[in-house]
Amino acid sequence: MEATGPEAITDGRRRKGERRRRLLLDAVMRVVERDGVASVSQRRVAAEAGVAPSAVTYYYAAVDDLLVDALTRVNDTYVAALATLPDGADAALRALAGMIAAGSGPDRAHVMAECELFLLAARRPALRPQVERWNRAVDAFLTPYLPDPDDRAGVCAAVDGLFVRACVEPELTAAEVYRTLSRLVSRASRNGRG
Amino acid sequence: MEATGPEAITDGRRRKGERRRRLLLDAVMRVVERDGVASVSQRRVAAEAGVAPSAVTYYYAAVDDLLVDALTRVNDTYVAALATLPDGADAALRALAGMIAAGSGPDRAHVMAECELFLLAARRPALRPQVERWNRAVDAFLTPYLPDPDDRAGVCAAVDGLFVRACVEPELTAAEVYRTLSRLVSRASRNGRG
DNA sequence: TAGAATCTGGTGCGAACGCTCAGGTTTATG
DNA sequence: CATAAACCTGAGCGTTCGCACCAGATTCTA
Repeated sequence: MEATGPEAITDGRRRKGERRRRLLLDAVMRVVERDGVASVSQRRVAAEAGVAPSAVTYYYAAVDDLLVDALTRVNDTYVAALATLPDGADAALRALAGMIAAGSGPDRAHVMAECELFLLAARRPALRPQVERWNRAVDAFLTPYLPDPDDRAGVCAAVDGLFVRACVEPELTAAEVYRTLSRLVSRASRNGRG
Repeated sequence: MEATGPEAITDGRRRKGERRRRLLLDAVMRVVERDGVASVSQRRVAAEAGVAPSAVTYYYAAVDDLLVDALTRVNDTYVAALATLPDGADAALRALAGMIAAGSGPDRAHVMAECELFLLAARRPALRPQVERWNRAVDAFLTPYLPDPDDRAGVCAAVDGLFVRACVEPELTAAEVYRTLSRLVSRASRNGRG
């Protein structure tokens, strides 16, 4: 489930299977991006991946498992991206704003996938650890700038809210997101110091 | 679409239709609450409402229209609730926190419906005005306590984020939400004055 | 009371769905 | 080379779906 470590797979059979799995997950993402999680079906994914429908069933017993795996991967990328943001409050916030506002740009569909994942987690316990992982990542990201956990709670919530808003309002720009974020952070921290 | 005013309908035929429509929308909400928006279908709604499937088609040409109408009504209630929150920053925030944390209580499913329908707006332009209406309502609610629009932007985002979080984390309490919110508001406003 | 508008429920078509399964192919291993 | 593991697929079963169609009941208007 988590990002698979670099334990090189020597068995060619398993390696092929792993490649295939990735192929399917990519197809899932394309379907999610184009038509939403609701229209993810084994047949559609199979068609998107150029594979027989039964191949999907072979790797994932149920469509649910497919979704869980796909969204886990999305979360992996976001968590990883959070960890590699530049240092320094301003630069970091600017980069984060860029990530969020991607929901209004070419990667809009991808951000929407992340949002849908979150909501899906409300109904699928299997996804909750992923959400918690995301929350921890955001919290950790903010810690250097906001030492007080209660301050971070508010800003974390705002980050989530901005993600959703970026999906719904395509005209939201990175600059606006940045301004909102920096206000939130600088005020809280300034107050924390004072 | 908007909350229908009190223009008394004299025509008994139309009145009956209106009653019927409400019946269907209530059924939609129950289905959404129980199984999510994804499993809203005319047949299911019809069964839930104890009505022939064709009745759904009669009132709503497509299932989409049904969902749009349902979200609109949910949003109506939330916007109305926002407008009637008690006066005074503390009491108002406490009440708002209660609304949000309902996502962890008995009304969890209902709050989830609101969240899902909001995300739906990202794909369905017909729903965007509703989201904007919600945003305006939250903004207006905060205005007395946060005169600066930029401050409100962050808190608004946090409110949305908290809604989603309440859905995903059932153990979130109203007290926690209140603490987060009041921190956010008081700090921003304190800074605004200084 | 006649006629128009509105409402209702039953039936059915074509499509998509999840999932199963028997059997075929490739790859690693002893 | 034999054996087994992993991979892959086409066919198909049973279900659900949206939507369309329509005959008849109900209700208002004139």
